[in-house]
Amino acid sequence: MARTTVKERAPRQDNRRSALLDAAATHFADRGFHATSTRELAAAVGMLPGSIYYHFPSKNDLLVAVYDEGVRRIEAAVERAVDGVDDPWQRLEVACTAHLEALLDGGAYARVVVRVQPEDAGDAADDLIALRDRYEALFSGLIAALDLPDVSARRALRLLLLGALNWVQHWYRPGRDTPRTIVRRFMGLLARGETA
Amino acid sequence: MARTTVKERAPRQDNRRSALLDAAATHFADRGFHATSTRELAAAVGMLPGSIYYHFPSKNDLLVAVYDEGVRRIEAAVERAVDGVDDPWQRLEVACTAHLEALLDGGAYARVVVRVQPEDAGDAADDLIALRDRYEALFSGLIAALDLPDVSARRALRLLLLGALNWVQHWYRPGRDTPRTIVRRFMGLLARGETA
DNA sequence: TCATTAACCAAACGATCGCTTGCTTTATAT
DNA sequence: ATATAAAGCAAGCGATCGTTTGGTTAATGA
Repeated sequence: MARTTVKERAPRQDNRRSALLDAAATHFADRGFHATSTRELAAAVGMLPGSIYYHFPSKNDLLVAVYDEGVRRIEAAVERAVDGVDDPWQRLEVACTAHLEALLDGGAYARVVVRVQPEDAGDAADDLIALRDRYEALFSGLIAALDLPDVSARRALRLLLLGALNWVQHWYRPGRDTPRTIVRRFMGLLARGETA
Repeated sequence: MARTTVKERAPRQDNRRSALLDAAATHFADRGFHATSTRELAAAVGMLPGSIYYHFPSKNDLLVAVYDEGVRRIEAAVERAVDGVDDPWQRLEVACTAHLEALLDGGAYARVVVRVQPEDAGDAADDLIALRDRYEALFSGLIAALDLPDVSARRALRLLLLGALNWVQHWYRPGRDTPRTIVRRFMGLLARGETA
């Protein structure tokens, strides 16, 4: 029964892994994964290109780390928003607002989740798909609580809403409509279950 | 009054410009603009990389040509679909179906319009934006015919629908729901004007 | 204090990128 | 039949790509 774990020291205070992650998030979100070079990222945090590989084994893995953090933040924002709200339609509306706020006013991490397509990650594409599915399951739960006629209506509502919300970043301009009013307008267009 | 036009010969029959355009459309649609190299395109049509530049001055211009053709095809499909239909909501529904069919079952040209972001084109980004706006204006016209309460409701409906439709390609699987039924389900979720 | 090691730097590797230049083939109009 | 130009080919340009390798520095735990 020999101990296989080696004694490891804690990360240092001047560790710039998180700064690198931030730079990757903003660049991937603003210009796309393939349009961002590792040298740009290194320059953004003031390190040399090769130094990235001390923190991440590849550019793909860096993307996965950013994507993971992005999903985590959206999930957290949505869960925090619905907490304490009872009415199912109200829960859905505040969830949509939180989703949209994370996408628009939130950091770059959330934007990466919507902008970067899983296949861009190459080998790690499945990881991104799994993360995205995990979040959409959270959304499915909120819709399952609604009294909709059948399962296909629930599915359609989920895809309609998520699609419309995720597309907002293509036309959103800060300072005009807020995420809150956008969601109110979208939800106002919906027939809330009283249709056949 | 000298004739400034030079006598030009017609294109040859073995011209492979259209084949090159097709290859660019499928590659840009399936793998993205930056993930596609000019060598891949050349290999797909059986020509050498440098030969591309006989037909197009740059990779960016090639994208603009594909994008332009994509917008043209979607516009044509939508205009053909609404032709002869009178009821405004019916016109909108068949337009959405045509839009979705062009995106999913249609060629790769239409998919490029939704997948590739204008900023990917570099200098020619404004060209792509102008093309996209032109199409959305067509859609705005269809929605203007509806009796919606105000201008913000019209705008919200346009953005909701186009967003949801354009997002479909992220989850669509051929052989399951058809574009027609997807649109019916989406439209079935909407309150058709009778709300405040 | 001092050995350890986290966190880089410095320099380059081969591969691939978009693109250019000069030459060749061949369909076409006359 | 022949001149002309369309539509490439052949070869390589300089730049940039993601990544590796070996050495350096300084924060940290004992």
